Amino acid sequence: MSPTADKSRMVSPNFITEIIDEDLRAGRYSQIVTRFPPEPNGYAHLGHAIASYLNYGIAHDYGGVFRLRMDDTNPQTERQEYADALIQDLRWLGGGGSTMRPLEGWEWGEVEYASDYFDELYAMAIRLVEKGLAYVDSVSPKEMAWLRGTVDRPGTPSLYRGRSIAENLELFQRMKVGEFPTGAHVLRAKIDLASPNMKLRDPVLYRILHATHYRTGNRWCIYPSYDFAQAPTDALISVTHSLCSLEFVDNRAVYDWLMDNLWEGQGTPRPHQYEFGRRSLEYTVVSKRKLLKLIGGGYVSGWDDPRMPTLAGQRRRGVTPQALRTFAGSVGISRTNRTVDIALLEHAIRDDLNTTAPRVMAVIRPLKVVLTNLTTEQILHLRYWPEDVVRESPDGLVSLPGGKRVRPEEATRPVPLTREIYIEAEDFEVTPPKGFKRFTPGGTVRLRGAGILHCDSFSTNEAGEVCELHCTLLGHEGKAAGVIHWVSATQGLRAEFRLYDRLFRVPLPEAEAKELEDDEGETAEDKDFLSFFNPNSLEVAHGFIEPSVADDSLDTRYQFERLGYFWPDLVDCKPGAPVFNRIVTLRDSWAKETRSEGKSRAEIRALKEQSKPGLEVVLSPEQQARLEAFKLQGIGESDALVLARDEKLSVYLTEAAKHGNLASLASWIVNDLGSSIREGTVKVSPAGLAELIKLLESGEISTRIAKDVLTEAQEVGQNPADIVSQKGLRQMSDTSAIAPIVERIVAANPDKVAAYQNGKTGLLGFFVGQVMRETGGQANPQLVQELIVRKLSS
RNA sequence: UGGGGCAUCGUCUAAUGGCAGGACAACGGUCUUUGGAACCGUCGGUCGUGGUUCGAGUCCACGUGCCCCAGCCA
Repeated sequence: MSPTADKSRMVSPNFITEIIDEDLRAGRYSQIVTRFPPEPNGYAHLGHAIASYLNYGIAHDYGGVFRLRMDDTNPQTERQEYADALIQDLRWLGGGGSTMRPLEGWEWGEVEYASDYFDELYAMAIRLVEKGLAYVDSVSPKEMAWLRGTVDRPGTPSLYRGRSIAENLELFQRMKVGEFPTGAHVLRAKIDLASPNMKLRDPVLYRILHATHYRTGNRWCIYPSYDFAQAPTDALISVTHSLCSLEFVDNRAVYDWLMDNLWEGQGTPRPHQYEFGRRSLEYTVVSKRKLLKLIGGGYVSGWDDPRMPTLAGQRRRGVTPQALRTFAGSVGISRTNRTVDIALLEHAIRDDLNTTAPRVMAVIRPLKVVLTNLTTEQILHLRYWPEDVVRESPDGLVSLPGGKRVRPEEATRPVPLTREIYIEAEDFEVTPPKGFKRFTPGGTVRLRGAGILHCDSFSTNEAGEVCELHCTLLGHEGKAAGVIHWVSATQGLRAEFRLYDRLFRVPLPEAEAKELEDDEGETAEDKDFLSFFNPNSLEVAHGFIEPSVADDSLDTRYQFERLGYFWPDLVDCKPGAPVFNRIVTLRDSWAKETRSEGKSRAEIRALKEQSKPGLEVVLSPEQQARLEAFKLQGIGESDALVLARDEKLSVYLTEAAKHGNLASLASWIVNDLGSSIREGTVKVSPAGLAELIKLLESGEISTRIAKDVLTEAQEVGQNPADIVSQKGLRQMSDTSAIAPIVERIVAANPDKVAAYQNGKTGLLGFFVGQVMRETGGQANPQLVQELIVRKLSS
């Protein structure tokens, strides 16, 4: 990814590792602990893979600890079966699978379960009640929703919000022992019903649920909510950096509130929540509801259908864990939700398989060829690996189908060459298109490993389709434009091939479904993402494969030459009736057409960007008057407008102007102190600012110095002018001092000088920057620039 | 509609006021007993408009667009 990326790191530097670096530097934590908290209510998919990779990778990169925790606080939807599958899938993802790479297996201690901490959680809830920070509410769900208000109407307290601590304690205890039916009461945090953040309007901490939990059975009938499960369990298992996706940003306020009120004075540092953007993949969907629809509607065969974005599906298809890890690492991490190009996944898969999958031959759509001059059957010994893979092998060895590493000359298999063989039907064209490099009537082509083939004649069936070729096999010598693969018709094995393609016909099925709703007033039920299902996502073909594979271990991934990467379908493969799944095709640079019919993201964006004209800012009469006054005093239009609209800013300016020139102070107030003045966090006094600007105007310091000093003053709360004198900051303005530095920098970078003189004027910034750095920011930048320009153009 | 988050090549991601870089894709070439792989090259981007600055993707203002929040789901 980034050029500075360290190969031993799993995760490229990102905004979260920056925070960790700073935390470590400040000594806030001695060891990094991350966790991945899936809910056992469905199967792991690519989204889980990316998130768990991130969490595991960060712990790995910092020598920390990674914990897998089942987030099992909802007995109604969670099952042991899902928990087991999740654990199995994640172990597989972290392991070597059947690849031959060194293992990089993910390790975690015991799998954690939120349900193992129900006692601790309950005790913490009691503490909150005792502190008067939580209460039992007894309104119906409907009423609670009503009382919570809406985004633009504050909530109102329920009748029960004022219950005494004793009463709350008693009721909560009775909730726990099962005196009330499901839904009769809830425990809520007492935070702020008027908060503009809806999550802070007294979130529910516990609810009554008479249901059997797959781990705790009937021991509990009250269960913690998401918010109450996260922060406390994170803290209990010593998590330091709790990563989650962006939709939980608002919940961070609850997380922090809980930590403030539950974890102070604990002696151990508290965890913090950070959010990252989700990654989705083109041509697929991952939401549980939608995957269920695909299964329920018979579009796919189940959770492990090889077209599914589930780890179970990808595993059955033959995708390696290594490929998925490479993919997760290359996708990266940011604070924006993104949809990743499916080519990135396919590239990761091919890249892994290219060096791990031995080559054999199979024919998917057979066309019979009679080699009229072949009198005796032959056994050819063909190599499993092409020269380039052999050459680039780190240990000089290559793999046999079982995985055993041998010298390249030993990596061969016997391939029978018989009088009748099959070739791929599409490798023969009676009327070849322009650029066709394969087989044609009267043409020649190379039969992989067998020699040059000449086509003498062909016959057709009643439908006019080519059904048989009569050919002469020439020697190995000679040239042919193309090379085609083949299988003995008499000794090849019959096999079924399952050719998978993208699940949907369009890259963004959900976005397109939404478009339909908007445009045609159709609801999601009428015509949703399913209408974009790709009916050709599975094509079953029956053909032949060379007999050598019969002896190979069942979990061997092959490259079928010129066709793609395949491996047996472990579920449907039967002795004598092999079934192969196509993992991914080979890249085809002779692409016939682009198959994508959907709109690109850019197109969708463009459609929506029929921008409305921006509204003119409306000013009140007072603001208008102030604006005019400011303009008259020499403040630029843009700054004047900002000042006129903001009371706090104009008050600050008026005050500062008592000590200095109003017009020159204005832009500093707007551009450099604006947000801190508005927030009320400004630490630089108006007089202090004025004093600093005087130094600037006298030429004693440069704008650059003034900005740096102002930033520092704002950080530490010191008077700017004092910083200037303390540090002895002074603008360097004499040519005799700067010129030698310029000379040196220019002399040290002849290549950049040449590039600059060739028109890359952006490099001026580079040179100025170098000089500024050398002088500790004290050189007069105008002068520096002037000297450089003069120097470089001479 | 109140609050919050976000915006860099077609896609993903770097650049922490100083050279807009990388990967994937696409395109072209070299090589090739896989129209594969490898290698070389080309194309292509800071959402918009103003402002501050010697210098803005980065700071300020105003717009635009997308996403999240009104479950006793997570």
